[in-house]
Amino acid sequence: MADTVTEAATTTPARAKTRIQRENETRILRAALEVFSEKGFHGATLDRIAGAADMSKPNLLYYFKNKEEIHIALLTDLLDIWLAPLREISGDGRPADEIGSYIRRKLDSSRAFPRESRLFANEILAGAPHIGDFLQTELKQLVDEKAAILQGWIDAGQLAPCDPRHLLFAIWSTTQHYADFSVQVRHVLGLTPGDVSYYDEAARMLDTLFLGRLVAPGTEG
Amino acid sequence: MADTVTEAATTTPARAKTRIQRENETRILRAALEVFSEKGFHGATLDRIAGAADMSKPNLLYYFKNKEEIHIALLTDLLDIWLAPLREISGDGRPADEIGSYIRRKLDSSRAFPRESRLFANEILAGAPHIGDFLQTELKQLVDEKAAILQGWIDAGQLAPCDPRHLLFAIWSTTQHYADFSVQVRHVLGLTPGDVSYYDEAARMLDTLFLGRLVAPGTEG
DNA sequence: GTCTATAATACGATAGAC
DNA sequence: GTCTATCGTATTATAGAC
Repeated sequence: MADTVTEAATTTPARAKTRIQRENETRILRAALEVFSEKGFHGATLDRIAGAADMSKPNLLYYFKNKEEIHIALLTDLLDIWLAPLREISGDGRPADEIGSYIRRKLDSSRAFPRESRLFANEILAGAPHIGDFLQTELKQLVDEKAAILQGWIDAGQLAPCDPRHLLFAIWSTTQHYADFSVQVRHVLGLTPGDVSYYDEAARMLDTLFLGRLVAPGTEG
Repeated sequence: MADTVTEAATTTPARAKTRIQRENETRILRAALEVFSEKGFHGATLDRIAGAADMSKPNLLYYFKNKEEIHIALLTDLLDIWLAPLREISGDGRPADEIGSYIRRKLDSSRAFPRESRLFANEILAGAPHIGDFLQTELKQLVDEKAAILQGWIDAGQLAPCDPRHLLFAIWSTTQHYADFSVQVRHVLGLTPGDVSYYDEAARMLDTLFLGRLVAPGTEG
């Protein structure tokens, strides 16, 4: 609550980091991501993070001044991962190609970075105390920009009339669901804990939904 | 972790409750829902819940023996709300009607019970420690049952070929997104904190996506 | 940079008067 | 049933030796 990611980024001292510093910070962040994404900010303890990083708690606090700073560092890294797929949408391509590849990128991102996705979900659910500014400025701006591209396709009759920002919401929610709600997905499908074999079928589903047509014509009533 | 909602339900003593008992339990549960859904299980404190219930902490613990019991009570109530829209899907109706009204019910549920939705999301994100059994048994069974109905429509050529369970995932994620990620939705749309005026546009988007066709024919590449 | 020891506090839960 | 007082513990963070 005290800091936001954008403020924190400018607080970093300008001193160059040694190899061992970078290695230890990486170890800490990797461990912290594991714990935060599984337990949430308040459910995570420094003890557990230190244990996962194979490091003493005071030593961990030598690298990050407190728990919140670790959390903010993770969120900062996260935002790039989160934005990357969206940035790539281009107005030069055809709607089906651009939307299809965006969905693929987002789904790949869920598969590759499920912990990051859950960390993000936890942060939003908590009211976005650290990334509220980011959402209102950087993300909003990028969404407006990409929504304009989608709107262009709508105006050209290539896309069904809709609020393009809500189309983005639909893509975000369906793709992130497979990372954030993976436990539910697995339980419902009857899969074992580590199994992520559902992603192929997920990709087919989303292709049908966003690029094809779900309900056959003539049966809509 | 210690108990699950199904076990807890059978632990309740058979003594009849007085009016003041029911009132106080209701006050506590209402306050706890507010706090748990906003802060998560570990972020919520008994102090805060007691404060929100306008009650002393020991008095609160007179009605619920510990923090976890309050949480489990909330989850138990929640599951009925969560399942109700799904139960109503009938094989007698037409695909577009049944799917369309299911989406409407789920979206209405997000609008009417955003705190319950966030409580559920928090629980799943945390690995479903209390409702894992429910997901694997009761929910899975209901999903299998409704998926069979959808599969029937697919076999009849009324619905595009897909794994019907993933179709349900898509409906869950898109509709729940408007409750669970409401902060992000509002920030991106430039709305003020309490504003939920986006639900009408959301309904139109989901109708287009699930019942219509997003990408115009002839432009898919 | 890393450790042991410990301070400081927040929090869940209980004791016991009324 | 409700309260004040408080216990016990978990947890964040620091002090200070090495």
